[in-house]
Amino acid sequence: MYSEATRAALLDEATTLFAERGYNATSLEDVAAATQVTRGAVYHHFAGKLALFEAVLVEQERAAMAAVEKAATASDPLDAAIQALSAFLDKACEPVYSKLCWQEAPTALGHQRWKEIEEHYAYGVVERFVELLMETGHLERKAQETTTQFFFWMLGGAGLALAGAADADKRRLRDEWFDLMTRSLRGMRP
Amino acid sequence: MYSEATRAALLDEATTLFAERGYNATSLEDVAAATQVTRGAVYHHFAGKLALFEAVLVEQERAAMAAVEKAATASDPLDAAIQALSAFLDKACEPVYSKLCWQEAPTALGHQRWKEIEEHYAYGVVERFVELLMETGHLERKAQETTTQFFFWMLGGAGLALAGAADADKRRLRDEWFDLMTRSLRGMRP
DNA sequence: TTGGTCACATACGCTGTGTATGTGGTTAGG
DNA sequence: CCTAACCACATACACAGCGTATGTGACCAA
Repeated sequence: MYSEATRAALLDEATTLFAERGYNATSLEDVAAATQVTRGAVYHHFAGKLALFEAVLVEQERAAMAAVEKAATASDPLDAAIQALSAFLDKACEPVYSKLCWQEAPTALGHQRWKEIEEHYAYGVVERFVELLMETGHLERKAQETTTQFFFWMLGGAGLALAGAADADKRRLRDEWFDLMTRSLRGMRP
Repeated sequence: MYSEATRAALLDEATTLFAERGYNATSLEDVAAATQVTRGAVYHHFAGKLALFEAVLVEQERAAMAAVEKAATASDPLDAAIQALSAFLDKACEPVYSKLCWQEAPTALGHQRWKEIEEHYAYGVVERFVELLMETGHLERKAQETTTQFFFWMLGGAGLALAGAADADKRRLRDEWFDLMTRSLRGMRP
């Protein structure tokens, strides 16, 4: 069964190329060549360039959110949220993840489709935490949707900032973002 | 002197089309046809598709930031910042501005070039306000760069949220974002 | 009146996507 | 064990859209 291996190899090479050169600057020919197959193989496994990118993206999101959920072990919702935040910032320090999910994804898919996918992953996770924090009185119970968008978007800003930063700065920037977000959270207590 | 008029008409039609259909879905043929000229005219006035979009974008940014600066009349830095914020949110309620500057621009130009342009406009304005607020003790004086990015990004989130919202919800969402941002600012006092 | 320039139009080549069809190897059925 | 079907991929072609090179009429300028 060569099929699965080829598909996995295509996904892998596509992940690297999309992250390195960006979506537009990467042709399916490039991906095929890197995998040592032809474009025919790509179209056999994926409906098109967009579908290939979506597959790459979904895998990144899935892995990242799994890491986040795994980290949030505390029983206190606020502690759990902070653990999750911390885990996310760690993830965001990996340039491939940040670049693909926060830079390339909106570019490639258009904002509409991008947000649809996010609903199932990052955005959905933020949504659950915000809800929990409101229920337990750590956040004022109002404008829930907007509050979720607010924090979701902050995470994206942090992700992008970390994605673009030099390795030497990452630790410091990570901590600065962490501090800003927790402070901002504090400003929103009832 | 037809030249200036043609250029202005091209810019105008391009603004509409890029905002309505997005950058990728708008061909230069579309823009030329809408202006009732040929693609030749487009290439006479602009170096290419990207240059045309940049011209459209810069005009939007210029107008928006002019409106923001004009609104910030208070002598107290915090009051002025809040006036500026309020003016920005008003601007963001205009779908053409929000869509072009916050959705299409990163898509079209790539993140790198987009941020370069923003430095001169929105980001630059936020930077000055943050600096002022830190100098006058309204914001804790640390992580200035990250704090700027934080607020800049927050404004982007608000812009996008408002860009995508139904007209009926805009007023409410505008106020919710305003509230969240001022609260978040409060959490960052020394 | 003629040479030059400006403001476009026309024509062509190239890249990249998607699709339709071809092909070798493997497997299932008689 | 032979053949027919199918799977996994390759090849070939059509077409859109960008950019560029060249053509053209109008309008001066000497």
